[in-house]
Amino acid sequence: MNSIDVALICKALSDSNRLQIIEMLADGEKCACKLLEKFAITQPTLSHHMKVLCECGLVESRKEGKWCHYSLNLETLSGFKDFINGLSCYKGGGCGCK
Amino acid sequence: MNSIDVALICKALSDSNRLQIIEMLADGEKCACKLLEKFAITQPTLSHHMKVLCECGLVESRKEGKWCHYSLNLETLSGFKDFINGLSCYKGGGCGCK
DNA sequence: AAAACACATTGACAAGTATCTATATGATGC
DNA sequence: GCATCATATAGATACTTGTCAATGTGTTTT
Repeated sequence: MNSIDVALICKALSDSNRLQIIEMLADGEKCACKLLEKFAITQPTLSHHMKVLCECGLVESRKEGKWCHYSLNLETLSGFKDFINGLSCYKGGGCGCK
Repeated sequence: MNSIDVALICKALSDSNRLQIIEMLADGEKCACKLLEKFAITQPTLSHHMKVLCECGLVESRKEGKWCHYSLNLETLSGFKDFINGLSCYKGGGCGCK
């Protein structure tokens, strides 16, 4: 996973509603109506947020009749975790400026 | 670290320039002039980005004469990693919708 | 003291975004 | 077929943001 993908995922997670949605999905697949219950937003706004989350690859949707079930894309999430964890904490170095 | 802090950090990382700055700082402390060399942005724009990164707690600045040295705040980074890694990948559950 | 340097702040602007209301789409049930 | 339900799309609006040119601030050097 490259920087551009990671930046896109971070942008998706930069909204507090979307971050909470991800936390709920981490607990298992949820349908849109269940998600909507938990937030003080309208249905079109939730639909917009889900689109953002799907487009960055973090969430997958599964249609079943009228209902739409959302779940985390484990592969993308894993790649994202690897990138973040790969940010080492090297304390030495310095820039060479006087 | 709570959701609001995490969303703020994600917002800071949602810009591709800022994400690359973080990657550079992961390699060790850098001064502003060294960072500026690597990007096709003006000095005020870099200064703006550094302010965003500092305000979310991910980066610390250290003034030394004319120069300003930036480095990762290991504590914040660690807390952020913990949150992201804590997003479990539970596959069961479901929402109870038909 | 004056000039040069490193960085921050201000103000402006174009582009993006979160949200809403209204409407469309597509599936289910009568 | 028609009404109903779940979700998506369209259009509008207020707000945020990334960027730059211009300027300010504090430090070093001459």
